[in-house]
Amino acid sequence: MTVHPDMHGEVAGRLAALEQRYTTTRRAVVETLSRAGRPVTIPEILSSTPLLPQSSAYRTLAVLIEAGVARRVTGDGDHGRFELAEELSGHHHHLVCEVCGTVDDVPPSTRLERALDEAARAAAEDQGYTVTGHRFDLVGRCPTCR
Amino acid sequence: MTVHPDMHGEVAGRLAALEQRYTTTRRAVVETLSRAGRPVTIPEILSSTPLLPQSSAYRTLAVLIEAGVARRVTGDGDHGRFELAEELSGHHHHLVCEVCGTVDDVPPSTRLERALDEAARAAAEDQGYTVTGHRFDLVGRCPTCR
DNA sequence: CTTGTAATGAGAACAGTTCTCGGTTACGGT
DNA sequence: ACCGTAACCGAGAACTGTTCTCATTACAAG
Repeated sequence: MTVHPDMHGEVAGRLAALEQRYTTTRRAVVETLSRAGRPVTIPEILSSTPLLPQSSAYRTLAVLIEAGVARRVTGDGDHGRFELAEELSGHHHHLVCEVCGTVDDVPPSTRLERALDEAARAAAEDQGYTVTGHRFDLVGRCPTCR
Repeated sequence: MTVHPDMHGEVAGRLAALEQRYTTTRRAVVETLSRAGRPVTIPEILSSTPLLPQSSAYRTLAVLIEAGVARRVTGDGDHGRFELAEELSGHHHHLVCEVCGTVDDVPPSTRLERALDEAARAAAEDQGYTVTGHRFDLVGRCPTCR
């Protein structure tokens, strides 16, 4: 799932730009996000990162988000979900299971992207918005819940 | 914003199917959702529906969602947002302001819908999902926040 | 090694949402 | 119209995901 050739170096740089260190804890969280390859919740991060206190997980993610390393994904369930920024993981969309709430990544197609961009421009101009990005989620049932 | 010819009748029917009544309070909330024409938060619902207690607003929305009359929209801000089900309001997408969090409705184009459906099918089948719908949100800045 | 500053961990605090419960209202049968 | 039953409502307590506080620890620079 690693798209960026030197992920940790890039992360370190972005943190350094804010005068923040790339510590063991932060590296572990980035490692977890990278390995997951899909948006994960705090409980998931905690269970796959031993000895990580909950408060540190939240704080670390806040720092990573501020540094542009991670971002929060709006999900349906009780917990928020987090993933690496697209500069690190590559642009993609999400498959959301409407039963269990799990979210998987799915690569975009150029044809789809073109249609999305076009729609964005047209729709936005009508209502005076400046469009900076988009979210496209497919909703359905995952193999397990089907 | 009313797409369905007999909205209140339809709502009453869906509630009746669950042996629930279409009371004044519920009618008022449906009226508010319909008039808003965009996903609204609980505070917004309360301020445009005088004498509605907060607890009733939450409970009413839970009932309406269970009856398939309303649905919860995943937003970025602190508060959840609610809108009428698409069977009542028509299929549409959202313009999300990344500054103030406001969400506006935007009508879909047939060209875009076709591209989305096609992409949905292809992408989902790869991962064993059954796709039942999609969400397409445009993120940007509204006229006020720009 | 010393020192200053950032980072950490545990728990308190906070906010949105849900639940509880007594009282009220509305529908269905007689 | 009356009554009984069940749904509904309002106020506030309770719950839960997230954020904040602060004393302590670890790190980088000199």
